[in-house]
Amino acid sequence: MPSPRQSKPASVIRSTAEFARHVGLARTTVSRVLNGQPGLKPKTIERVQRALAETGFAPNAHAMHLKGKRTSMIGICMEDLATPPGVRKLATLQRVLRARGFASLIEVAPPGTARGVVRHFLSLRVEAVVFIGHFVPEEVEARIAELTAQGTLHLVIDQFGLRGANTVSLDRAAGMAAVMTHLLELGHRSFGLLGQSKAPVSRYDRLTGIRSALEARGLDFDACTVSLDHLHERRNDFQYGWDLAKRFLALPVRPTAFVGYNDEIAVGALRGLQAAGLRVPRDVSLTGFNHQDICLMTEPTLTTVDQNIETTVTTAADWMLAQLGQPLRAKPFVRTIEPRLVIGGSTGPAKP
Amino acid sequence: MPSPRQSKPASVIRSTAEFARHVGLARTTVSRVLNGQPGLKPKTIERVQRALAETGFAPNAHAMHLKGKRTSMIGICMEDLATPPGVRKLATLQRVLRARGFASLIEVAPPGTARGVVRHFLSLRVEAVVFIGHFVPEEVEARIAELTAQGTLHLVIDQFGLRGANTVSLDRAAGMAAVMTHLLELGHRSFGLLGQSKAPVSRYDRLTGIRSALEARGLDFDACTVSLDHLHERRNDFQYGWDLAKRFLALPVRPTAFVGYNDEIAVGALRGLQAAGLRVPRDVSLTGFNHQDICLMTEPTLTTVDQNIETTVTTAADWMLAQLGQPLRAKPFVRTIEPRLVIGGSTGPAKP
DNA sequence: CTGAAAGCGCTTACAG
DNA sequence: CTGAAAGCGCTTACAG
Repeated sequence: MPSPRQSKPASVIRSTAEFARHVGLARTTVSRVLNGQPGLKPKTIERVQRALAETGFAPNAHAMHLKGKRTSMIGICMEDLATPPGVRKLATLQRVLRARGFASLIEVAPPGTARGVVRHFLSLRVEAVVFIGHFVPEEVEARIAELTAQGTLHLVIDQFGLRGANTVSLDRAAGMAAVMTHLLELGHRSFGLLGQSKAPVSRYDRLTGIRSALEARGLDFDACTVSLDHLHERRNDFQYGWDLAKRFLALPVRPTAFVGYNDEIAVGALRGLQAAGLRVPRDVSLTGFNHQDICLMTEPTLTTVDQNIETTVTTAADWMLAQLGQPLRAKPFVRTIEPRLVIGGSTGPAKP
Repeated sequence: MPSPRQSKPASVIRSTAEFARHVGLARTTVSRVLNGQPGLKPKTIERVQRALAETGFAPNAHAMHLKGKRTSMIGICMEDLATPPGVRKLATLQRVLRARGFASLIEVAPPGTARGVVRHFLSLRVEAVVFIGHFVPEEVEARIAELTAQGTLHLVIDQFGLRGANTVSLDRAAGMAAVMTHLLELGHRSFGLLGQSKAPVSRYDRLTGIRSALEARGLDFDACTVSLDHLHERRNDFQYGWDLAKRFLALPVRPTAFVGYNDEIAVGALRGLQAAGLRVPRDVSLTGFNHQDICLMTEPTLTTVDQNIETTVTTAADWMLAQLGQPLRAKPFVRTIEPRLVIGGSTGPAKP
């Protein structure tokens, strides 16, 4: 008759000391096996491995790190988890890091909270901190200064123009220039800009690309474009696009093409235009930006710009992981990624 | 003339010992301030706080945890980061945990990798592990057994029916029953099921709800429903919905209502139906599930079911955080969340 | 292979 | 308030 005691689960092992006692080996030996050091009998290794599997013992990572072992953790500071392109970047980065043996510590930092997030990352001795999204510039710049002062590597994905920041960012100007060139080739000469009104802060901004594409053809920006952004507060992008489209329909002279800041605005505008009886692209053309899934769900499908997220993230990860263990560079690393125009059904020849 | 040395950044402080030396206090005193212990002069506290801000010193969390301080980390194991409802759950959970002082360690676990993920969480001594999404049942059950054996709390969000699992899950049966009742009240008696063919594994599955709503009216499930799921391999849900819709149009007798497994399938079907010249809801009605943003972007908007994600996640977080520090319960905690029918423009009276 | 020992950066009594 | 000391769970020489 088996003793009832034996059927109880083995009491949880919490340290290599207990574990070594359990296997009947010295702590030192166990540690060697765990760290894959040479000069051990195959039998010993197997014995430890089996006991490891049986007991489920997981050595305390905190103690390992205390003894100088790298944490293999990367802090990822997200603007939010609400925008699909941002989430896709996160998902891709997490996957790449995991494949290289790094864990992702993910925090979302609403304005004003980045300081606490970064402090937490620092206290956990992450090997680098990645920022994904668009933050208050002064706030990230201050965080980057702190990280650098502490000797911790950082990288910013997709916010261009931060002082002292290592940056991998989409060349949005090139994306918009491609959109504009496409529309210009279709004969369009008057453009309704949807949600593009913010002054460009860098040469990689959307507006810079719109301007340069027009100027390359000798066209005047102010004469060719109309923006009604000021008439509506920017809310949910979809509704915003819808409202803007309606406003444009009330104008005496209507642009032949509408250039959306992103896909949501474009889809909203599409719905607004169609609800008013306009046919896209026969009556007007329309473009988005980001190449999200929703671009395929509309009728017609949306002409848009793909961010090449895979390239962005692998470029970022490759550089970052190569930097680990090396001293911080004085000169920021800055790389821009080329976008790709995706032509859908929403753009066609300008109506004469 | 200031010495050039002075303008250099202060060398990085890496321990409370160095920091205490820097401030001119004992290590013990610094530790007391850092931990907010009583019996300290206000002046001392201020002195430490200021030096903390100036130097940017962040005490080593690993050492703190080694000394028994809780890690305040929760491991979150995601099925993927590709489905919007899953990401929304993650975002909500992360926000709630953060507000309560917990950090989120997020990992994505494709099939076959959950073991490594959980081991990593265990080695970092997380206080609990949350699974979000749908996993291979045997795999999660094994992980849950391991966690329980190690005395670590777990919680599964949205996968019902796992043995021994603490679970907070949407009552999808109730959601589908609400959809069906809505359609039945509109006079529909024949239903095309889109992507619903998997046998129900629990009484909270969609199919269970469809069946029960029909039976409550004395209608026979097999006589009232048609499924063509077997004709297409399930790929991208959008295209799948489109393909299924096309297949239904080839039938001699067409259902008057289509019930989608999720919003993507429904939107795809909507586009497929409309492309074939059908009007929704005049000719046919159509419903989705999940109440994602895309439901508002179609014409007409989609009737769908809201998951009440906020309720799900706060229920989960509240229970979980209340359990911390208490011994693991033998009896699993199981809670279902009631969904909410959202009536859009895609459902209307059955065509006689 | 074993065992005793030192030390990583903290916290926490304990005696001044 | 200070200072010396022990100990958390590891790793790593070092001497057997």
